[in-house]
Amino acid sequence: MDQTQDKRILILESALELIRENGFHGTPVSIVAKHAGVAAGTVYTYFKSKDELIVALYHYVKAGLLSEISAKDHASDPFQKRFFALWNNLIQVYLNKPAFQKFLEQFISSPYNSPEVQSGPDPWGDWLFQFFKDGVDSQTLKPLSPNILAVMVMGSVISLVRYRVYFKLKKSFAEQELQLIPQMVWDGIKNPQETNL
Amino acid sequence: MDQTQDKRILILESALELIRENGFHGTPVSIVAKHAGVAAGTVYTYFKSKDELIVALYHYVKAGLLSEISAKDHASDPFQKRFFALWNNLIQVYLNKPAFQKFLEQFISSPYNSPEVQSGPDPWGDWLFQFFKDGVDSQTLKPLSPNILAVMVMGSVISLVRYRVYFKLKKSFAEQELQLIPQMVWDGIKNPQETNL
DNA sequence: AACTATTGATTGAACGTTCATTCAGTCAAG
DNA sequence: CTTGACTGAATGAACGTTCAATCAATAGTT
Repeated sequence: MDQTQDKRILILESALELIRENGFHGTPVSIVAKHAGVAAGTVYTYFKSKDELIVALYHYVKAGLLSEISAKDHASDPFQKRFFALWNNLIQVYLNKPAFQKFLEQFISSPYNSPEVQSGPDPWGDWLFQFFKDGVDSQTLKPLSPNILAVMVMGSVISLVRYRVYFKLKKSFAEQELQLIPQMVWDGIKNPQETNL
Repeated sequence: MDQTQDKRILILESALELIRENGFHGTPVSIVAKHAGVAAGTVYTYFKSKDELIVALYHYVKAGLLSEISAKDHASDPFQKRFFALWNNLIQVYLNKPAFQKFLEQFISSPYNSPEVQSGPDPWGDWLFQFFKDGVDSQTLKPLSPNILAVMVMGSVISLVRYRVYFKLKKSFAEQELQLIPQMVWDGIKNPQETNL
């Protein structure tokens, strides 16, 4: 709404950027504040503590992910098309906003990801569940729990992105070969009944 | 060798355990020392700094992973058998030693994982590469870069373990359904020429 | 219009704590 | 006696958080 909300977002974005580069430990509140153009004390008008800022950031990032991805999904398309679109959109989002991916990775495996956080609402997880449920219900995917399918697919996406982001330096392979990965994943999860469509 | 080496290992194991629970930020050197039964200063006889201790721990964990996994692999078995054995062994190791997985996740996405660390030697990565190269060479797997296949497979393993470790609380599915995941992965990477063996 | 009062956000210096690291002194083995 | 590991109190820097003081905007009064 007003500038008050702007400032909150400004602080979140600054924290996101700085944590991506320097980790939780390496980003003091004072620097986040300076980067956002406010005084250190101001951060505490919007967040009760550094911990709470970081948890808020987690929800902020997940909400961003959901809005970016769901906006580009067309539920009326055939599921196979939706799947490849989802894959490409995920790769795009993660590569365009490396901070999203780096922050999420850091957060998920950190002590900030407490049981309370984990058991809170998770619109992004719910959306993913529904997505794969659509695939199962339409008999395009193997008749498995949508959770399992989501695990499979997200695991491959994250792992691929991680590989490109962290290990780019070392081993490299042709960009075009990367295009084959979603096809492999698809081969793994598609319903064999429907193979010769 | 002597007690000197024992003490080094003791410090590494203590750090591993504590970092798993409390993260890098939450594990002061003094506590690591106490947990290992030595004085704070002693840590600095074995490691130049906390940073160096953490990097050493990274190599220690990867070496442990390599030795556990490679010992249980039989290069003379048919590749499909080797694949499912690898899968199960990875799951077992990660579930038996959650500290391995949690530490690796934290480390990889942290600023400790500097370019220097990334460009150093990586026996575990090399072993994985060779493993999948065997599959490609024997025409059991699709004719792709072993790196890509490794990414696919490790991504699914890590994602599955992460799911079980972090999200156990929330959504759960039948244990037996989990057994279907390696089959899906296998369906994705196997060479279709060989389908009807 | 001019002026004052009130409210609530904002500032940043100061506080107290925590922590990595050091080092002078102790100890044990050869 | 010598050597080198070991100890743990001491050091100093860094950081999260607080709060008295300032500022800006709006409302109220004449």
